[in-house]
Amino acid sequence: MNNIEVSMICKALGDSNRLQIVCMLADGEKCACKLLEKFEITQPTLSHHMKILCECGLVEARKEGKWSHYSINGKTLAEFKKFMDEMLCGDE
Amino acid sequence: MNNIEVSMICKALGDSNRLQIVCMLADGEKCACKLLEKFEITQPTLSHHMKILCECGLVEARKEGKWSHYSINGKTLAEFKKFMDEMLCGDE
DNA sequence: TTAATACATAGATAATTATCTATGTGAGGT
DNA sequence: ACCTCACATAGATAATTATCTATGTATTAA
Repeated sequence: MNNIEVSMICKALGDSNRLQIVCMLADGEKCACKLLEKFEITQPTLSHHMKILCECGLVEARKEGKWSHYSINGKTLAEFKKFMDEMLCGDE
Repeated sequence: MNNIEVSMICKALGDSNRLQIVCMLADGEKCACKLLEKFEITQPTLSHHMKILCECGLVEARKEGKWSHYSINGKTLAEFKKFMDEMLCGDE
């Protein structure tokens, strides 16, 4: 994972709504409508946030009938954490 | 460290120039003029980026004569990594 | 087939941000 | 005192982004 990919993930997490969404997904897969209940934003705005989270690779979407289920992409997450750890463990 | 503080740090790292700067600082304290050499940006732009990195708490500034030396704030970094780990270790 | 539900997309807009040029500030050197 | 160097601040601008309303698209139910 390179600098650009990592900064895209950071940018995605740099919105407190999206960070909160990722917190919720870390607990397990969630349906978009479930996520929407927890925020004071409109459905298109949530859809926009989910797109950004998916485009940076951190979140995956799964369609099932009318519903969209979102979950953390473990592979991307692992690479992201690895990058952060390798970059940031040399100080103190 | 709360959601807002974490998202501020992520936002700061969500610019690839700033992420690169933090990578460089992870290796040890650097002078602003040393950082500037590595980027194709003007001095005021670097100054702007450093301000954002300082304001989110991730970076500290130390003045010494004419020079400004920047370094990673280990305490903030540790809290940030702790938040990330606690949030994101429950999956996969 | 008609209607309703769940979600995405399009387009507009206001706010934020990244970058620049110009200028200010403070420390050292001559 | 003057100049230079290292950096910050001010102000402008173009690009990006967060959010909305309106509308489109599947899918399911009646």
